[in-house]
Amino acid sequence: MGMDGSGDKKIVKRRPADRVLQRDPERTRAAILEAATREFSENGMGGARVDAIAERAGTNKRMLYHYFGDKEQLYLHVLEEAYVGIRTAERELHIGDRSPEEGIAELALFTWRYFLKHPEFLSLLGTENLHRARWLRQSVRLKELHSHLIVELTQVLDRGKQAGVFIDTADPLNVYLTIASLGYFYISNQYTLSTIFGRELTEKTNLDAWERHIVHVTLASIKT
Amino acid sequence: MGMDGSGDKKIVKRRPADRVLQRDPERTRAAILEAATREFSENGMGGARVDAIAERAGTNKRMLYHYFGDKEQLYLHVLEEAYVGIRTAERELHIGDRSPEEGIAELALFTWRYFLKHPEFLSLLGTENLHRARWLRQSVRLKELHSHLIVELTQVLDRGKQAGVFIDTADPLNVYLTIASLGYFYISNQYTLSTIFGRELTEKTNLDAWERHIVHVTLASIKT
DNA sequence: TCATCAAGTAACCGTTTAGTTACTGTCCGG
DNA sequence: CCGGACAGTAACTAAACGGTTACTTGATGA
Repeated sequence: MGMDGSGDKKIVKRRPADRVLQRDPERTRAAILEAATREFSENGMGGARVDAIAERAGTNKRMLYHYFGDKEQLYLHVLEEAYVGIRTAERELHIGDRSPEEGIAELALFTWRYFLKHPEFLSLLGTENLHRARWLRQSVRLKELHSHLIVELTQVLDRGKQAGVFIDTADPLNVYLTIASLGYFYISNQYTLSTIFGRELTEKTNLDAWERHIVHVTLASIKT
Repeated sequence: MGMDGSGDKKIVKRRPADRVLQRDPERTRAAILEAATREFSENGMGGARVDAIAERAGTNKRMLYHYFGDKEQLYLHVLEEAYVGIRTAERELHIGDRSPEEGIAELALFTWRYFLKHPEFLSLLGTENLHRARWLRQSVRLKELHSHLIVELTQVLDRGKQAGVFIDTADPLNVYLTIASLGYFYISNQYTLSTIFGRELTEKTNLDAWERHIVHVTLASIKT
């Protein structure tokens, strides 16, 4: 795309820059990444505008292409950063420190509250799944990131099984999918749900009730 | 957008049409709607292309704008039709015909299998929620469509409470949200989930296990 | 049989879009 | 103190986009 290299371009006089030069590569890079996170999560891959990202970041397209290559690579960076965010916070939980039941409850609470606090993460997941994980599959950074969660969850479930409080068929991935399902759907689909059922799902009382519901349902599904 | 009406347009000779004229308004309309459903569910609102819809429908843009006004109205039509589809099928269930427990199990099974058979519906919901129900809120057709579900579900739960098999605090909307959450997340997020956890969620054994899990979890959450 | 009107076609238009180029300002090692 | 590397700017471009116009074709009923 762009020039074909043929001669006689118009030479145009440029006015001196209005804005003060930042000259702070780290800050500019971070600003672009944050602006891109907002733009992609609000508009999806097809709806996001490169110009809008540059403007939101207080810079211009040139810098965006300079630091991230193109729109798709920038999107992948945003997605990777979002996954790193939740998995890093998750690691600090140490769900094996208390009783198995408390550990599972803790993971459920954490996941729900993280989703509630970071709706842009859910939105990015939705966009990525719309495109059948096209970009995530290309990611080289995200192979070892998620195994920690499953390992730790397996340990907690095994301890619960040995103590006789969890059923033997309890599967770690299924437990996590249960927790994530109940949180994801409630938050990401709140707009259509509130519209068609006429109940404001984001009211504090409803949010608190659903939080208790998630913990209750998750434990009920694996308890003996 | 488009012309401003100023004079002297170029008059161009047109070749006779290559394709045989269909001259079947019903068929053309339906073809556009189906093509639009696929295009919007595969690419979202921002990623869908009007040209692509016309081509997929075997017609051209003129007809699309003739029947549906513009891209946004066409999208709303697609969304409304999708909602009518699931709610219509749901009505034929008659979940009150058997025991309360069987009724809830039946609704859970139906919802799961409908989601599995119509991933394009889930995709459209995702797109609509990305835009905070911007178009659904404008819909005049979809006010009374969903109340039937809640009414019937309330009756089944009440019968179960009187029979002493369901807890008194069981809430009809929460029961439906539980069922829908577990089905929606598993299917719509299958691509990222399979990628990061390395388990193929669409394998028959996994699908069957999750189906049983949904029924089990839903009943476990409301049984005394 | 022919006027009329809806169905259908393809070129066209103005705007937007991702991506590029030509150029300027600033810092820092030699 | 100077020259090259890099941060930063804004105008620019080809292509794609949603939407419109000018025109053709076919069916129908007076």
